[in-house]
Amino acid sequence: MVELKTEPKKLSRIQQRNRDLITDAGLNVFSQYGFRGATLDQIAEASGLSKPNILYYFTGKEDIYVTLLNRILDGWLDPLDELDPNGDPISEIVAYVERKMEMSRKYPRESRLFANEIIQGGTRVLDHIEVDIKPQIDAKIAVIQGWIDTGQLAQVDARHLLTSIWATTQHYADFEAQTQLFLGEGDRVLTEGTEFLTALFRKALQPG
Amino acid sequence: MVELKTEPKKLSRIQQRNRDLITDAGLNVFSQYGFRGATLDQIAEASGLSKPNILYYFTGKEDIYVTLLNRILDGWLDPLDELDPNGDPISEIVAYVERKMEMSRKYPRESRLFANEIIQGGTRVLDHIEVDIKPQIDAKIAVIQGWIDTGQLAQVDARHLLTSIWATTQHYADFEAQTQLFLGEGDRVLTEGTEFLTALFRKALQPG
DNA sequence: ATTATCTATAGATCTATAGATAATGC
DNA sequence: ATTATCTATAGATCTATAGATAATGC
Repeated sequence: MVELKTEPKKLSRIQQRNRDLITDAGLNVFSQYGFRGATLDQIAEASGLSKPNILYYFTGKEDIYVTLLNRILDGWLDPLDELDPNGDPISEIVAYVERKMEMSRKYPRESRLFANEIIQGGTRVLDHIEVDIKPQIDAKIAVIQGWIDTGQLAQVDARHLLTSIWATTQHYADFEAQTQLFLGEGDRVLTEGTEFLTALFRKALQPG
Repeated sequence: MVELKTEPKKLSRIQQRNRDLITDAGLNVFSQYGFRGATLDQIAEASGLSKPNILYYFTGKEDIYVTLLNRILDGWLDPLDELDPNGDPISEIVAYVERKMEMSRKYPRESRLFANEIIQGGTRVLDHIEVDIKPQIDAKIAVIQGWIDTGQLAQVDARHLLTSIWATTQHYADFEAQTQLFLGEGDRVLTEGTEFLTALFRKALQPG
């Protein structure tokens, strides 16, 4: 009975707390300035820990960033996972839009960090996405394509459909500074946006 | 006969050429790294000019950035300006979507620089947008609202409609690294995307 | 004993300027 | 004469490390 995997190190309470302080501060700083524009000074300031102390918990700036990215990518799939191949196609897609909007409401910093990373070329995530995430997305696209082929959804391009759902839902988190100016502030905007988008896709996807 | 405005300085050919080299290099660098993450070294390298020489033409990093931002913001309204209140509502909106997609195809760097700026808070543009751009956009929203009120378009929220058009069309430029992975490469993606989006909005906006 | 934190600082990178030199336009 | 460019460098900021000290868990 050989234990092949390395034991996941148990973290003490103080270790866990400080790592949390650092990643939370990193989330604030990286989501606003991107990897290149963020500094350890800002993260130290935001976390309340000293710079050397931060480097006691993480090997460097990139370590914090990659830790955050991986955590965010894992959460990216969750709303899509729930897409039920046996459900009603239009209801399933509308429910997915609602879950994505809920993500924008709950996790705007995560969405912005990811957006920053992709806009800036995505070199640190594309491999991970291609290997671990794309296959699962492709499987879901096949499900949607099946619905289209059997006439349960309008004849649309399934990949561009998914792209447009990502674009519209994440926009409310990523471009908040802009939506605030044109749409106003607060949760109301997200609620209105959800209503608008669900009606839009519901109508556009009606077959026939 | 007093000349109140300051004469717009005529630039010599070499001045014009070097300013162009610098702003083009700045467009490459700022669109990839954002203001904070970009450096004069990178702009110098990309432009082929020395760092001190760049500071002979611009007062500093921010001067280059703001010059670019203002130029980009001016071009942002052009596609919306052409929206004709007397045209067929659905055709007008579809044609606007097509013009915005054309912008994403022709000017992806400009789109990404702007996206970077907004994601990072937009502090350098929000005032300009609010004062000079929002009024014109509000006027166009009134036009769209008129079409909705007279039953020529489906009962949708005009502001969220415009937001969703921005989100979807700009996404193809801003998130190119991601679309490349899921949709493939090249102009074909933009052509398919335009077909998808025009069909989507055409159907969703059909009244009744 | 081990874990956590601090002071001090090395070495690299960044924005910007000073001041000298070269190129260009009358 | 004026415009354009270069060398050299100041002064700030950045990532990261070394080595000492303080706090904590058995």
